[in-house]
Amino acid sequence: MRAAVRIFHEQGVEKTTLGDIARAAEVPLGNVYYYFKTKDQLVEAAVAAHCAQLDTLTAQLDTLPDPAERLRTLVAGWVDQRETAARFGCPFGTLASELDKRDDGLDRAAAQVMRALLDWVESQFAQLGRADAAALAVELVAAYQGMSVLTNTLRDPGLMAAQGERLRSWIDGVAGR
Amino acid sequence: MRAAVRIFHEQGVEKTTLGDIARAAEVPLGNVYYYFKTKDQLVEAAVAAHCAQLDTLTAQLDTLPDPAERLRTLVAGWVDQRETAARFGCPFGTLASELDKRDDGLDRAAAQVMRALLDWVESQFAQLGRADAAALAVELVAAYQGMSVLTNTLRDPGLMAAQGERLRSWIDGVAGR
DNA sequence: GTCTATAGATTGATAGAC
DNA sequence: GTCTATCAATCTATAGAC
Repeated sequence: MRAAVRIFHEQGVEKTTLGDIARAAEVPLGNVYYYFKTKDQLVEAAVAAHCAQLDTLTAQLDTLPDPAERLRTLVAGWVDQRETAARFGCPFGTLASELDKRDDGLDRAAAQVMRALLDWVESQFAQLGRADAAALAVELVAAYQGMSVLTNTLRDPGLMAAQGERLRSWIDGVAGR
Repeated sequence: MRAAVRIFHEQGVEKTTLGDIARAAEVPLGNVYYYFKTKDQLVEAAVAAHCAQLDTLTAQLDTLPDPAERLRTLVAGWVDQRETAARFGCPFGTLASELDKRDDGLDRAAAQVMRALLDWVESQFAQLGRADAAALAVELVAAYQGMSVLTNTLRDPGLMAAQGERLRSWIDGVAGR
C-alpha cells in the first residue's frame, strides 16, 4: 500500500503498472492480486490512504490553540514538502487531477478528500470570525494547488518557498493583526 | 492534430490510445503514423499547439491599451472556459502535470510554455510600475491553476466564476486604483 | 499466504495493397 | 497519401504449485 501511494505519485496512476508496484514493495506480482483484486481497488485504497493522512494531519493541527497558527503550520508543512512537489507535484492534487480524466467513480472519492480539506480550512477562518470563511478557504487551498503546479512544471522549489511566505503574511492579515 | 489536443485534454495523454485519436479525427489508424512517427511526437505537437495558442492570445491582448485591462481580459477568458475546466481541468495545466510524471524531455517543453505565460503576465505588472512584477505573475497564474484544480475536482464551475471576480478586484488593487 | 507461469486483451508501431 | 491487416510488446488478471 505504501509503495503504491508513492509510485502512483511519482509516475502517475496510468503510467504505473502493477509490476512497478510489486517491485517497489519487493513482493511478487501475484501477491498484489491476493490483497487487491483489481488495479482500481489499489487506486481506491490510495485515495483512502490520502484521506487518512489528512485526518491525522488536521487532528495534529487541532491541538494548536490558535486557528491562525494552525493555518500557518499547515502552510509550513506544504513548504517543507517543496522538493517533492518540484519533482512530482502535490501528492494529492496530481492524483485528483488524474482521476478526473476517468469515467469511473474514483474521482468522486478524491473530491470528498479535497472537500474535507476545504471544510477544515474554512472552519479555521470561521473561528477567526470571518464571514467569508468559505471563499477564503478556496483561496488558500487553490493557492497551494496552483503553486504546486508551477513549482512542479518549472522544477523550482523556491517558488513554493516564496509563495509560502506570502501566504503566511496573508493569513496574518486575514486574521486581523 | 486538433483531435489529438482535444482528446489528450479530455482523457489525459496516458489513457489516450492512438486509436482514440484516429477515431476522433475520423481517419484510419495507419494515417496517424504517416504524419506522426510515434505517440511522443503527437504529444510534442500538442504542446506546440498550446504554445501557438498562447502566442495568439497574448498578441490579441497586446492590442488593448491598458496592461490592467489586458490582465482582466485574460482572467475573463479563463472564467469563460469554466465549464470545460470543471469537466477536464485547465487544458494546459493538466497536460503539463501529466508530462512531469514522465522521464522524457517533453516536460521541459511544457515548462517553456508556462514560462512564456508567466513572462507575459510579469511584463504587464512591470508596465503598471510594480517592482514585484515577477512575484505577482506567479501569484496570478498559480491562482488560476489552483482554481482550475479545485473547479475540476469538485466539478463546480461556480468556483472559478467566484475566484475570477476576486482576481479582477485584486488586479484593480495591484494596478493602484 | 507466497510465488511462478501464463492466459487474454490492449496497444504502439509497421508492412504492404491500393 | 490512404487504408487494412497484423506483428510484437506490454499489461491486467488468473491458475495452480508450494
